Amino acid sequence: MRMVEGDRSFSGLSLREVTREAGVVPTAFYRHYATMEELGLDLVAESFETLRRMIRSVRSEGLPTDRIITSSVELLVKHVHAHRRHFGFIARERYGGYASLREAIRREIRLFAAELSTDLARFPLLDRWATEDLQMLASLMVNAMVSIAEDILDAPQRPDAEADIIRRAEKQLVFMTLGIPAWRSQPPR
Amino acid sequence: MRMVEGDRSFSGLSLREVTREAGVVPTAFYRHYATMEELGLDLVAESFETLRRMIRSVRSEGLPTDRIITSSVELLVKHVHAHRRHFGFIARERYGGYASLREAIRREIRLFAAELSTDLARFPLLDRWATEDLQMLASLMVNAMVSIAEDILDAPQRPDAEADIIRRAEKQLVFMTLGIPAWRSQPPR
DNA sequence: TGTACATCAGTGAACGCGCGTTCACTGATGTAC
DNA sequence: TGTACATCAGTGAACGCGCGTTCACTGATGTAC
Repeated sequence: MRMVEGDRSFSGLSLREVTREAGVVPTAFYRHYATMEELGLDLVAESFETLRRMIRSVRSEGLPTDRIITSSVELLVKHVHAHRRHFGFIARERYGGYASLREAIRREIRLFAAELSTDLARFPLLDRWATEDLQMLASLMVNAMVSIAEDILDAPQRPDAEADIIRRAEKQLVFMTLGIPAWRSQPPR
Repeated sequence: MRMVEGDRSFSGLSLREVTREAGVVPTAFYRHYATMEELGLDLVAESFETLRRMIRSVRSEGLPTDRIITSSVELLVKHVHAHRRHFGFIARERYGGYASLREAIRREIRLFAAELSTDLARFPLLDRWATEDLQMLASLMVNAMVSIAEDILDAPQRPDAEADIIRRAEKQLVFMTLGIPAWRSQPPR
């Protein structure tokens, strides 16, 4: 008994399946990668590249402050749908499969949190926060976004299930902003 | 090229590896399970059973309110270390491998969130929150706990890396509680 | 414009291996009378 | 206390299959002169 299509993790994928899918003989694989692991690392880079491109465009456009949360969530959901295969791949390999892929993914996610924390530093109230606290908040938000993406991916494709996820996600992000004025951060010295 | 020991996901594990590890002939497997998937579901149940037992004991003891966060995090970390294999298995199968396992894991996690939200309802300030909002908060906290567990699992085994994770986790949970008084929840009708 | 050569993606046969699963079996332990 | 039988975990040989990787190869495209 072997697993069915959508369920497959990358590390359960064989070199021969890849080449078969590509309409090419198995040995042709070696013209491009020495191992499947190399292919995987390439896919990680590619997946995050598209994501990064989206975020960069959002950042340069500049969302209206009062709609930041809803707009961001909406964008993320749209992006997850547009790049289902990439997001699914990332979700599956985040804790499974090859150690090198896991590390690459963690590194990328940490990078997002770092970028977000410099973005956050520009907001009033947050501009006096200690770096460590900004990172804490950023990683909280990134975690929330990651888990939204994963929920969207795994949700049955019915629109109402998805609407629930989105509503909960927005609530969670709004809720987080409420803690901000109450937080006593050590100002940076 | 095949993956090394710790990296293996359950779905990449062969029936023959399992029986070899068990010191038994491959065909003996069928005396216990019809498929590897069945074994996996059994492992999911077993893993959550130990976790549930821990949580139940915490709940009956009753932590001192002012130390709830630090004590809970400490307990979780201790538990993750004590049951590394179980937690690793859960983390890896949460989004990889068999659909049935993923569903079973999601169900268990959702159950935790539901239980937590009834616990939360007993706190002052939260006792007037709408159910949906309690669920929002509970799932935020469960998510945080899940990601702490995953970080601990994946962290290099140096104690200072772990201390960082713990400190960040505690900050995040404290931060969440700060949003509570500011949240305007629809009271249940 | 024509020729010689390098590059490089893809081919196809072959290999040894671990896999899941079948089948008929063994032999220890428990149960009925 | 002894005998007959059922249960059931584990055995061992055998199967056909897909796998990763090797090797020598082909043939199209680009480059130098």
